[in-house]
Amino acid sequence: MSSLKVRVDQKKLERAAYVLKCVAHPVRISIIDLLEQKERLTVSQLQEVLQVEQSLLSHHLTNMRDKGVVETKREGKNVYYSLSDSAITNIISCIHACKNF
Amino acid sequence: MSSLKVRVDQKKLERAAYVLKCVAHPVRISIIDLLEQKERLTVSQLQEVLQVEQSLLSHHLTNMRDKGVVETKREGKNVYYSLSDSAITNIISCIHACKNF
DNA sequence: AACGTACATGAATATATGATCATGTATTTA
DNA sequence: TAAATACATGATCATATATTCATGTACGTT
Repeated sequence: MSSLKVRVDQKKLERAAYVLKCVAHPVRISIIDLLEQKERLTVSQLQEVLQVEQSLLSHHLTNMRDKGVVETKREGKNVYYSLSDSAITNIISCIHACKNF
Repeated sequence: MSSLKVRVDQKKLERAAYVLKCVAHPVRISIIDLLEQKERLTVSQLQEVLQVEQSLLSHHLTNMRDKGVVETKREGKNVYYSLSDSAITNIISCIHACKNF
């Protein structure tokens, strides 16, 4: 038999699945899309555009932060969110490119 | 306020989340990775490499098929699986590229 | 026609995730 | 210092997903 093997090691696989799972949600994709357009945004700004409940948005953001997708910085009353790794945004490009979507 | 908007329409967002959710699993990422290397593979071949229970693999494959990620073709006793959209494979490239993974 | 191989399906269960509500904390402003 | 603004957290509940086990179906072979 040919030497067919999974080219991604187990740890990387799990990490990838973990992060992708976090990307795989309409609201969170939207957040990524917005943060691609504007480097940093406050929760209020995101909320205004996305029109979702404050606590729900906060849960999503905490989730994304825990998984290393976004980073935060408090400035006064506001907390600014930004993408922590630009490669994540490539996934959005994939979404645009993939004709199945 | 600036005209910040989500650039992906709702339908596409949901479709994207739906498909990404399907990608976001170690076994399924592995399947995609294998099908990138070999255009078509039978369930048995996948099973041999992946070392997962037959029915579990079958459930995963059915899942992926339902979501349009893979396609199938029966040939005698065997069912061949292949990727239905090469853009999906870009996601794997992203995984490789993303230093966070 | 009976058997083996290859794969699919359905039920059951455990666990994860998403959404909502109520409440808590940090910071600025009156 | 009391109130307002901006955001986070925890509990709860509904739903989705992952896994296993038992069984079913399709095709080929004897």
